[in-house]
Amino acid sequence: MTLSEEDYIKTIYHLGKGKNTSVSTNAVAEQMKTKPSSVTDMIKKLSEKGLVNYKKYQGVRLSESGERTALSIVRKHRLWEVFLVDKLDFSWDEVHDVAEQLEHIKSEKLIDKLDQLLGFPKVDPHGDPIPSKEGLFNKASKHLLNEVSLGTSGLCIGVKDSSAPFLKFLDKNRIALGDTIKVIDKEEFDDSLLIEINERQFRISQQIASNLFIQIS
Amino acid sequence: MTLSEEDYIKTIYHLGKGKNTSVSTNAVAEQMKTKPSSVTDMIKKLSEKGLVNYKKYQGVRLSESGERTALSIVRKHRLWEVFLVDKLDFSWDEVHDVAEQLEHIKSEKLIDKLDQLLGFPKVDPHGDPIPSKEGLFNKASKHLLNEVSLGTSGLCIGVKDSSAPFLKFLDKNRIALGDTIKVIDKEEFDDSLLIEINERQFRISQQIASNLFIQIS
DNA sequence: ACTAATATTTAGTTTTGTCTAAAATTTTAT
DNA sequence: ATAAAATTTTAGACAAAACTAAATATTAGT
Repeated sequence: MTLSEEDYIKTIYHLGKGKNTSVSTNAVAEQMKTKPSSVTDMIKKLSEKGLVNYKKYQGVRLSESGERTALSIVRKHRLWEVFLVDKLDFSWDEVHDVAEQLEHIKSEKLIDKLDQLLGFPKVDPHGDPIPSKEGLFNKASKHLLNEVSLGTSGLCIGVKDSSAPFLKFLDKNRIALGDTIKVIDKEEFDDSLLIEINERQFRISQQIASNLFIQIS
Repeated sequence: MTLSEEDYIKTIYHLGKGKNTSVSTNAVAEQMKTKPSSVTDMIKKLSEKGLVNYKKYQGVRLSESGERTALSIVRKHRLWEVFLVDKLDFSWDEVHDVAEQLEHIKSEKLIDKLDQLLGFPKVDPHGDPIPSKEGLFNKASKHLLNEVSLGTSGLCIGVKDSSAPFLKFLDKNRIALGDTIKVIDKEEFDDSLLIEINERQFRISQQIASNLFIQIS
């Protein structure tokens, strides 16, 4: 597998994940900041190698073996992210670019030993689950705060909107990464939430809640 | 810098190191398992970028800036080797191929933090010195046992000949990596050495001595 | 159902790094 | 000193992965 092939496989995986439809050429091109014609070329190649299923004008979908490949790349990416944060004191928002490079290193032993060094983590610093060697997830543990049920509590592990105004809001309201957040009440009328953080209870709008990720333990 | 350019720079560095002559096209080609014509092509490119000095038919030599580049790659390679051995329990002879990949990762912060995690090591697992961020070495501390002066003692850190018979010999004579070796006496007649390891003294031939590396502290 | 808009593919180039074969230069041996 | 051998460079071609422009297929709007 070349570097470029791996990047395509990963992109197709992320775009197709969850949904049960195939991924469009244009979507891949946009995501990878390349041209649709380049995508078509590469998809043909991946198709010949049996990594994707492809019919002209119908989009692509990962094959069994493509899926395995994708999961192995995701596993490497996320383990490296944990390494960067836990061992090298990177902050959770600095890790992506470096992990993007490290995920292409080829050595099974390296990944196994890294996994061990890190204590076999189940999620990465953004709360996304780390696939096992065999390609299995602990069921997804990362949720938007507005989507969890009443009474749920979990660790605040990330934001969807990382714009300055939103981060400033969080700061002002003393909501930080790593805090434990509990959903005390939901208001039907405006979908606002009553939450508890560090013994403090207060209300946040649906808009805020829909931009906060929590990891349910 | 592309991956390939980095590989050429590193090869030219290693072939030219020590000697004060320029490196031949053929030598680079052989080392890199490629053809001389490919080497010529790449050298031209590196020359245009100012990384090497090159005159047709006269071989190459790293420029000031090429040397800096090479040292930065060597630094990364050797730091990663220390990481693999110290943190991931690789053995000293398993690290090379993986480090060869890791040395191309681009992130200054990553290398600085890695250096810190490892406690700012001065030598890699083979006893080769690690250049500082500024490209300076602690003067070479790796020597062949037959080349050190009487009374010198140091850590056994590697072998030149790693063939099975030689390793078996070391095993039989209870010489292992990490042992402290002291040169007690030199015999003029056959250049054999009287050495001391763990309170034991015995004599080894010049041939054995010239295949053992020690690191002088 | 038909046309307009959008999405996708094809055909033909480009760039990077490699190769082979042939030409040019340098070195070695007599 | 000169011919033979070895080394190095040039010229031309190729594969991978990208691009542009043109052609083709699909989808959407009326």
